[in-house]
Amino acid sequence: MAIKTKQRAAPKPNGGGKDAGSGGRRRRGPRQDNRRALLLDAAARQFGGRGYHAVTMREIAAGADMLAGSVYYHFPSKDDLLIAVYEEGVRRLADRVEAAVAGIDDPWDRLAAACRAHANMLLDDSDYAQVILSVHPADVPPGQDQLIALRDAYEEHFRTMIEALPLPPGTNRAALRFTLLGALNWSKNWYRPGAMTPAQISREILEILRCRLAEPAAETGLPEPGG
Amino acid sequence: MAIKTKQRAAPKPNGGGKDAGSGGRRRRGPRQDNRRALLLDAAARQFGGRGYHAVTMREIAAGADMLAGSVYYHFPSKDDLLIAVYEEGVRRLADRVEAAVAGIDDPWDRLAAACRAHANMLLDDSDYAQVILSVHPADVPPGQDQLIALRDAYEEHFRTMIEALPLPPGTNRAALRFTLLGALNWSKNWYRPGAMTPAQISREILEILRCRLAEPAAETGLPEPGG
DNA sequence: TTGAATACCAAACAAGCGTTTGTTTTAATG
DNA sequence: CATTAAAACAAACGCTTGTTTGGTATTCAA
Repeated sequence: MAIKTKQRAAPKPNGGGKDAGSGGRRRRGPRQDNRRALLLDAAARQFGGRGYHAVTMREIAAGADMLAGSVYYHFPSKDDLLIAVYEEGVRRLADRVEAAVAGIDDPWDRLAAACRAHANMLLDDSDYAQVILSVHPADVPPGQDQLIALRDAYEEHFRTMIEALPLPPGTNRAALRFTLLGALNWSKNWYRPGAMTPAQISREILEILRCRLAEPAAETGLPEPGG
Repeated sequence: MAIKTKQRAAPKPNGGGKDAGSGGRRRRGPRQDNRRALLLDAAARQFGGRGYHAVTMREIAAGADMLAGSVYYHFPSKDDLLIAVYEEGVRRLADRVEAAVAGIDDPWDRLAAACRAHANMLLDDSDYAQVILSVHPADVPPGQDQLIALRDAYEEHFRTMIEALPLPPGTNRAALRFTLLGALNWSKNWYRPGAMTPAQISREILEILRCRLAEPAAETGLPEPGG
């Protein structure tokens, strides 16, 4: 860390409308060659792979072919940059999961599709997803509550899906949810690209949990409508 | 970080024997008021709670009522301090788990006892256990392989116990192990002291996994021979 | 009691940190 | 083309970092 002064709230060139508001000052939207997204990607890659405190602003900037100071045109601080990455990560996870379950009615098939999408994002595709898991919310004291709320909002999707499962009365659905998400998220610690695929991992885990709880009806064979 | 010079390999006052070896130099063992253990505890608390990079040598030293420079009498670098904490953490986890399963013969009861001991260490007792989970081995490049080997050695205990379970042929025991440990370890992310106890958490998780796999024989009621 | 090894302090060191500042380049607008 | 805001540079700022150094108590064996 460094200087404690926190005076100007950064340019914030991005902000919905492009009107000038009261005062008549001319405003212009972001340029076409805006590299904010590229910067966010670079930050996601570094944060996700090595954690918040291990990554420097200079490394992030270099990942987007910039200098450290230039980052502050887009984000007022390192904390805010992480929060932005985190928000984007939750958004992408949620979008992919929602897209994966769209059109599926059977509760177990819905959950299976969601788990596969989650595992795919986590293990293969996205640096953003890894940020959600490898960054401790306490790393950013001012934004701690915000990060926790974002993660909870995402997990709420799974709560809903597990709520919809036909289970024997008295089943501890909260424990089931924690077990499922814990097993999925922890797989990042032992996943190796050569061995099981993300789809196989999510299927195995769900298979282990499904057994005693499911109704005798539905079979496992759903037609794999994703990656 | 700072200076890259790595010349003297630190005093290392601790080292088994107290003989002088060849050369005739007089040696003495550690003093009675040696505070190395206290220092290790302080480091464990800080590393476990906030991660490696978020903790400074000055904070660790202050936790043991020392100054930063004094730490270097006991440990040659911050990296080595973490490795020492990690080793101690694995040792404590392994000891507690071995003590918990001692005298239990039934494979499922053994696993249940081990899980309860693991959860107790993780969620309540030990700062050392949290280090194993909250510190990314990649945080310490020179000691990365060592940390991974230590963690693997601990998980080997669970591999053995799961190997001994009477399960239907063809059961994916590796997936079962990963699911179990993942769910247990992830519980640190949602555990709140008011709600479920560590013992309840470990029992619920194991209960969910046990269902389809167990032989019809043994019941859940084991006499709770631990904490 | 002496003397050497242990254990720590106090103060500094250079490097790296997040951030700020003033200026320059670039793209879009009229 | 002239103007203006957007976007980035270049260079520093003050502070913190892990680590080093020389000195000083404290302990323990002889």
